[in-house]
This record gives sequence, structure tokens and C-alpha cells, in this order.
Amino acid sequence: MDVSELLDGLNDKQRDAVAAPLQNMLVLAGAGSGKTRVLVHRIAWLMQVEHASPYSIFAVTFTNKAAKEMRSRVEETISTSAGGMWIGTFHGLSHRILRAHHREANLPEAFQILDSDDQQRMIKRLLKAMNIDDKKWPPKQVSWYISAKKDEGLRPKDIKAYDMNEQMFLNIYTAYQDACDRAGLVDFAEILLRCYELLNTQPTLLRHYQQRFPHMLVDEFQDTNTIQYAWLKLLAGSGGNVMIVGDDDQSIYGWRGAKIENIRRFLSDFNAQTIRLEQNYRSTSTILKAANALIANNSERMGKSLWTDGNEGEPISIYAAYNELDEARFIVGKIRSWLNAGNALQDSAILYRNNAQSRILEEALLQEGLKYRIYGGMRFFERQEIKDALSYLRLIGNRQDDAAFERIINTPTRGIGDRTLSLVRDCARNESLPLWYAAKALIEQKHLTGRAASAITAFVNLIEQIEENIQELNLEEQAKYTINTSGLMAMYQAEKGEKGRARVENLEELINACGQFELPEEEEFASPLTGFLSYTALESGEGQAEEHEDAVQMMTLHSAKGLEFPLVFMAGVEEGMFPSQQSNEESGRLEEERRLCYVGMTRAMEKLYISHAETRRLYGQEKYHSPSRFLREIPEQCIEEIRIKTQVTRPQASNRFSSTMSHAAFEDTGFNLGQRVLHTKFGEGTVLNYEGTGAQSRIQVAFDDVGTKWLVTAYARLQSI
DNA sequence: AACGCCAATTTTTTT
DNA sequence: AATTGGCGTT
Repeated sequence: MDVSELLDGLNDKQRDAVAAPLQNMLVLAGAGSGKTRVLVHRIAWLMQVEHASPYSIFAVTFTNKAAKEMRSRVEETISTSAGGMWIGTFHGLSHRILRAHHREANLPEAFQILDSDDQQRMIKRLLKAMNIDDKKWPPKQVSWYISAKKDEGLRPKDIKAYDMNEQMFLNIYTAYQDACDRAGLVDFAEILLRCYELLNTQPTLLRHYQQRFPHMLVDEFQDTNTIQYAWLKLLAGSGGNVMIVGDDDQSIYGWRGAKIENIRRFLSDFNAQTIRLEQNYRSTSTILKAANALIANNSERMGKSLWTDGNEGEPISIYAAYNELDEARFIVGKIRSWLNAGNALQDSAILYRNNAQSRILEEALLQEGLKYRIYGGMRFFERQEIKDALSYLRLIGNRQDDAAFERIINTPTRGIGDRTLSLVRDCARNESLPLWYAAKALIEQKHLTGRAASAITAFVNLIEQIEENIQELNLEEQAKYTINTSGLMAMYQAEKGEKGRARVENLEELINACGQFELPEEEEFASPLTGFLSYTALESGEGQAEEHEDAVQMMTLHSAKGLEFPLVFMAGVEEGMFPSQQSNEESGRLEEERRLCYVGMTRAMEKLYISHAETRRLYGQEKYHSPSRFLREIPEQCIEEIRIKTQVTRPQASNRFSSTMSHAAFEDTGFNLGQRVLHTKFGEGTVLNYEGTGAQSRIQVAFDDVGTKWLVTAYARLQSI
């Protein structure tokens, strides 16, 4: 590709970023401003103009999806393979370094990765062993504590406990780390911390990487946490060509340790130039105006204002639903009209604050016969049956893996009960042995009696026999053999119902995935099996069953980041839901909620609907929510409120008045517009019954008492609900 | 080991 | 409301 082609079709700011001289740079990239494009073209520019070798390029993202997209777009742009380039996630790249230097990192060659579920189970077992009440110190909270500390780069020795309570957390952290180290296991946060420590303590190694990668690029920088920042800084060394791309207004992972301040830190630590990408190629000017106004309510911003030379588009429609069913009905009705107008279903998305909201929406879509796809939730490699199977493979690859041992020792049931198991655990703890070797020792020393002994022996033999018999097989055959021989397949085949059938299918899919798996050539693994196991942990399998069917896209606001849709619905935009109950003024999380709202709004390309329900069933109780404060922060001229706006006429010198049902909100419901009703009482709270239609509205606000006209805003109340 | 009952618990999520 | 986990019973 010609150099000038790299700059073609870019705006001035994008060009400044792509063609900048070698320097540290912050690209403050607003939503929809073409940041991926800039990153990709910058990489191509480095290669073609600065003559950078692909081996010198290091690009970091947060998700596998983003990494994959970047790689394929780079390859598309430079028209050759991007092999040799390191493009990956923080965890993926750190993991790669750890594999290559596992000895220096004090890890066994076949070390494995704990996901958060494994981590919690591990902690739970530990609490039991340490005789700690898991009601007082819930495993979930403990794992949260440990991860948070690791994200801060803190080992137990670096932490001073403030009180007895924290001291307990600290003790568990210490014990947990000890257990992981002995079992050859690393959790997600450990991957980053361990890699950081490795580089920090091995100057030769660090220099090697620093020299190899003079060109670094980082995406979504606003989501970096403390350890990720430190890791980057270490790798960048004194080199002066780091490009970070981010948007402080889209920082929505503070609750997970992301530090928005890292952007400012980067500016001073790296003495970096700032380039702002503010031209938006996604949304209508109305949507941008609204989003800009909303986010302006946040303080401490880097400052940025999106603009477009595109159309004004339609106003943002705000629908005040009577309850969540009405809300769902409204959304589905609008999607139906959108579809009937000749649009594609997959171009519409429903966004919500929490996953629990999806159910009602689903039901409404189902009723209307509209296909939908829900993002998030249980991923492929996180499923119970898959984790069972993987645990067999893990234990075969590494006998020290206590987490895997615990999971499968009695799955399927083979007569190893709690009594026997606690003997094994005690022995393991007393002798500082992995559970596997403790079990073997107990058999050898004849500490186990008849039935328990034979059950354990059978298990030990099973694992050893599997290992022996799969030596000559390829990965797919290994998995197949293991799943069948272990009895897992038979166990799930015996499980009745839809669930059992699905699980068997998943196990088959796992075998299939093993066949499809290509071991990354450039990376160093003890065996293909180890490589596959790492892959399953780091890439939990979102793309496993990705069907590109035409369906309504449903997801939380968080998972919508980075995506765009012509038609977007934001549901449940109510106080207590969004901003959520726990992010009130005191918690200091309001600004992050506002950013989340900003993220949601800027997903919409053409039309945005925002809805809130007056009444909502939440945790089995009726809750009354007022519209979200965020709605008031949107300029009125960007908004069209869809409500039953009833115009009321008051005859002179009379208490009687009539009102007319006159709003589009009823269009899709089959009610008759223009229906009139007579009343004698009028005021806040008066219920208007539209006879024969089953519709009601309740007067919410009465104002403008001018002459014979009252302007009244009333909410719809549908009797069918 | 399978079943059933009771109690607790409810943001957001990637790796 | 609905799901999950723990515990006791068969």
C-alpha cells in the first residue's frame, strides 16, 4: 500500500495521530471517532514509513475480541500476515511471557490458570480447612479482596491490616497464595502481577523485551488498573514511542480497579502529546448533543466534545411506561415497526443496566415472535460439564493441580465420600503435599480401609491409565478418550431432560474445539494440551457458538461498549436502577454511572429510545421509581416525550371538562385515538377512564391554567396489564 | 447419592 | 420472584 493511501479518508486529527513523529502520545478518542482505524493505520505507518519491523510492535487490548479485530484489520491494511507482531490482551501477553520464562517466574512448566469460579472454590476449601466461618468471610468477598490487592500490585507482605477484619482477609490471602503456588496455579490477577515481578527482578529479561518492542500501542487505556499501568511503564522503559488510546468519558470499570487517573499519569510520566479525536462518524447530531450535555455534568474531565457533520436526525424518544411490562411491550412494538419499515432486526439493540431486566424483554419478544440474542451470561468454557472435562485434562497435565483434583475426585460419583476426602485433605495439609500425592501416600501406607482404599485406588489408576493411553493421540482424540473413559460422558448422558442433552452436546463441542484448536506457533507450551487449557481459561469461549443470525441484540450497558447499532433502546432508566441504588452521591460512583449512560447513548447511530417505568416489580416487590436524573440532564430540545399528553378543555364557568386520548404511545396498542371522556374532577392524581378502550391515564402534572385550556401530562395505564 | 426443604441473596465483567 | 447453596432425610 502506498503511504498516502494510509492517510486517505482520515480527518486531520486522525492523520496527526497516524503520521505523528516517534513520540509518546495520548489519543483522546471519543465514541465513534474511529480510534481502531487510527491504531491500525498507525501500525501500518510505523512499518512503512518508520521501517519498523513487525517484530518490534507490541499492541495491547483488553478483550480477545478487540485483539483479534486489530490483528485482522492490520493484516488487511498491510496485505500480509501480522505474524511476529505481539497483539493481544494484557493477560494474554503477560501469560505468553510467563510461559516463555516459567522457570524464572517460579512456575512449573505446565502451570494452569484459575478463573474466578475456580478461585472461589479454592478459597472456600481453604476456609473450611482453616476452620473459618464462610458466613463471616464469604469466599466471594475474599476473592474480591485478593484480586483487588493484586491489581494494586500488593503481596501480603506489602499490606498492613487496618483492623482484625482485614487481618483475617490478609491471612486468607497468604494461605491462598501459598496453596496456589504449591499447586502450580495462577489466577487472572496473578498473571499480571507475576509477569510484572518477573520483569522487574530480571533486568536482562526486561532489557530484552524493551529492546525488542520499541513500538507500543494500548487501546482503551482508561480501563487500565494499577498493575497494568506499572507493567506498561516497565516494558516501555525509556523508549519514546508509546501510543495510548482512550476516552476518560467511557471509563466504566472503576469498580474493578480501573484507574481513570492513569491517563493523566501517562501524560506526565511519559511526557506525552495529546491528540483529540472529536469528530464522530456514528450518531446523529441530536444524539451527540444530548450525550455531550449529559457528560458535561461530570467534573475532572479531560475535556472533549463530540461533533458531526451528519444529520440532525430524529429526537430522542423518552417513554414513561406504566410498569416494566408496558415498557417491554412498547419496545417490542417499536422494534416491530422498525422491522416492518424494511430494517434488519440485528440492527436494533436493547441495553439495560442489569441482567435481571432481560427476562421481561425476552418474554415480550418471544410473544411477538421476534428473534433475539442475549450477550453475556455463562460462557462456553465456564459451563459445569466443560469445566469437569477440563479438570480431568488439567490433572493429567499437572498432578499438583488441587483445584482440578477436588472438582473431579468424585465426579462422576465413584464412592469417595466426605470422610475419605477429609482424610486425604488432612494428609495433604500435614505433609504439605498436593492432594494427588496425599491420596497415593494414604494408599501406600495402608491408612485407608477397604472400600475407601479401593475407590481411591480406582481413581488414581484411572488418571494414570488415561495419561498413559493418550500419549500418542492428538488433542482431539485425547479429549475424546478422556471424556469417555472418565465416565463423564456416560454421567451426562444419563442426566435426563433438556439440560442433560445440552450438556452432552457441549462435551461433544469441546472435543470438536480441541480438533479446531491451533497451537500458536510462536508461543511456548509444555504440550499442546497445556496450550489448549490456557486458551480455554484466557478465552472463555464467547465466540464459540457465535451465530450471525438476524436477531435483536440484547446486552447490559457495560457489554455494549465498543459496539454500535442504528436503533438503540435503553430500558429501565430510573432512579435506583440507573443510576443503581448503590451508586448514590455518597458512594462517589455517580459519575461512573453517568459515563455508563453516555456510553449507552453513544451506541445509537440513528434513533435512540429511552424508557423508564413508573412501577416495577423488583425482588418480588413493587417499587416506585422516578425517572433517572440523567434524563433531566438531556436538553429538552433533543427530546420527544412519549406519554399520553392529554389536552383538556374546560368550558367556561364549569367544573366539567373533557379530555382526548391523543398520543402516539397508543398507536401500537390498538386503542382508539381521539376518544373523548368527560370528567367533573380535575387535578393531580385524577384517573381518566377512556370508556370502552380499557385505557386509563392518571394526571401527573397539571399546569398552564390559561383561559379555557389546561395542558395536562398523564401517564398511560393499560388495563390489559 | 438423590431429593426436598429452608434460608439467603440479589450491579456492572474481562481476563 | 427466583435462583442458589446448605443441610437433613430417605
